Amino acid sequence: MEWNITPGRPVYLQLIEQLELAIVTGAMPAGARVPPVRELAAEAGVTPNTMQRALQELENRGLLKAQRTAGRTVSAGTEQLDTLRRQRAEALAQEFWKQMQALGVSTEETAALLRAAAEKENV
Amino acid sequence: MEWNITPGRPVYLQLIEQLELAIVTGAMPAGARVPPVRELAAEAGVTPNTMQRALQELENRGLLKAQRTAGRTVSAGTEQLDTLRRQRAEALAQEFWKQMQALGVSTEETAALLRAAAEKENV
DNA sequence: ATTATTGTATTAGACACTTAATACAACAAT
DNA sequence: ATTGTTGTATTAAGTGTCTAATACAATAAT
Repeated sequence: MEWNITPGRPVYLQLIEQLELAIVTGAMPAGARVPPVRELAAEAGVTPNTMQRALQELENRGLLKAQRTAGRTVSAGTEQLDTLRRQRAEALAQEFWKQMQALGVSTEETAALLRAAAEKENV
Repeated sequence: MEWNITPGRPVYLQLIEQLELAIVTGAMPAGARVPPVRELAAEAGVTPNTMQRALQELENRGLLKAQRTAGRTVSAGTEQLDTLRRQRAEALAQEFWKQMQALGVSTEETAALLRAAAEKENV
């Protein structure tokens, strides 16, 4: 798994986001075993403590399940993950729209900017 | 000016964002005088120190200009503000598109979600 | 010239985040 | 039964953010 930790925001929050993304997109499918805390921490370049904090938060949200020496697994079902993915997409769209409104960008221009962003991706 | 400071992210960064938004959208037009640090701080419910930090950062970016007892003014020109507004909109679109891609949401569905967000705004 | 306003700087303390280093607890594997 | 793996907890220290209180510096207004 690839990690992208940037300064300026709490690391454990970034870990949570990226882990959740990996889960809802199927990179870590339902039922799959999650690598050990120490391994994930080494990968991400953080302390086991910090990674532990992120994992526990995801466990609180019902996405992961720790079983002592048997390691962690993705406890959420496929349906639940799909719902989460949808919710996340809706929230992103909502937020994006809100910000464009705040900037005073029209509906048409917003659409145009999105098309431009899509084109730009083809690099 | 209305402030919306939420915990979890550095306050001075939120101040910078909201001040910059007010500037590029014309709420604080080019050449306008900016209220004193102490006043802005009281409005936003933060310490003058924190507000000062945000204002100085905006000064570093060339948006504001401090003139001792004459107070601060918006030093950026209208054209510059327009450019900034455009850049910000483009960056937002780019980022939104990137995140939808990461979530595996199709182009059509992205458009649909955006329409839904636009409708929802009519409350 | 004096005064009030405004920007700026300094010091101290509280708090959250993060690292580092260990140690402990549970249990699968052998 | 022993061993190794894994999750969990603890303590200490460093760093950045934020508040609080205060003082200083420059200058517009009078």
